[in-house]
Amino acid sequence: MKRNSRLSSTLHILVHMADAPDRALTSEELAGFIHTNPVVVRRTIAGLREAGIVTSSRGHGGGWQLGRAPDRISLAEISAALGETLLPFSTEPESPGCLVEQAVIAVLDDFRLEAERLLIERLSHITLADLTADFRRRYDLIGVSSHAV
Amino acid sequence: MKRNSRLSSTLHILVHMADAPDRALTSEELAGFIHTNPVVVRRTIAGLREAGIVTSSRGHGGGWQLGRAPDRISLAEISAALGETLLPFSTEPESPGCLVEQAVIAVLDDFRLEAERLLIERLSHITLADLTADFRRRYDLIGVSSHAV
DNA sequence: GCGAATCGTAACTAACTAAGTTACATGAAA
DNA sequence: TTTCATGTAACTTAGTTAGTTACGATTCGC
Repeated sequence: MKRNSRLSSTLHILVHMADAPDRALTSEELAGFIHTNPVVVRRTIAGLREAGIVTSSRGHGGGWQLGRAPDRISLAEISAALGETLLPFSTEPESPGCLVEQAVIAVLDDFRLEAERLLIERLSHITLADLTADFRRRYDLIGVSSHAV
Repeated sequence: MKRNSRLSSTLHILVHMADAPDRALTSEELAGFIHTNPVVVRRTIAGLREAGIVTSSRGHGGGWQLGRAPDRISLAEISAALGETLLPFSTEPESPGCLVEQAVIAVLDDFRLEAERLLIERLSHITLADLTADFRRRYDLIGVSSHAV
């Protein structure tokens, strides 16, 4: 798994889970989809379990499943559950007392607040169901074109 | 300079430059403002010079000055000149041929395109002059309150 | 109950990124 | 010509995150 691809990798995993709703997928299987290690998968999606997006079960036949229907899981929730900010630029004071820095931070924090609101708003309108629908469309297209050849 | 604070540090530097329009500030001085090394400063704002946001002169009495009036320098330009994306999540394919991944990437890239457009639009309405105005307001407030004590 | 399968998690290692540093060539001014 | 400054390459250091190993806890099938 490359750097900064946790959101993309997690969505990849979740769509595979949505595509096999009748059984639990193991960390091993999920890791295969994104070419990484089962432990990395467990670590990455641990936060999704706490958010109710997925459930996990131990022991023989255990693994991971979606916690609710794909059309009730938004990318905004997934992103939040991953615990990463969309806008990672820092506004930590490094020169406390410098009025120039205070002005800069004030403006940047305002911008960040407004920007995050906008981004989350947009992500909340995209659901896992939209992703699976897009996947199935591609799948059907390939199927048709294979038949045509 | 902390990690992920290049935008904030650069703005800090630029406001100081706007506040001393009559003379060139050396990398050494600028480095002092953000508690780092002169070479780091030169490296960081090299891109701003190419964008015409600042000018640099060598030799005795040399240093850095704004390339044009603060009210004609927007945060959007500065951010772009720094060469960092505001939304650093990756959408590089890691499993070419996987239709699930293709669907995920397509949706994320759409989102990124729209999001970046929005962010840049907003940043283009904030200028260096706004930052210096905010700074001066704070400066005057402190002055008043010092007098009051 | 026993053994196999699976998650949960801690601890460690490896790889990567970005800042910090040193060094020196280039250029401009006194 | 000396001094002060940028430009830039090369290297070092620090911090972050993925990857790995190990092992305990839990669950199912037999």
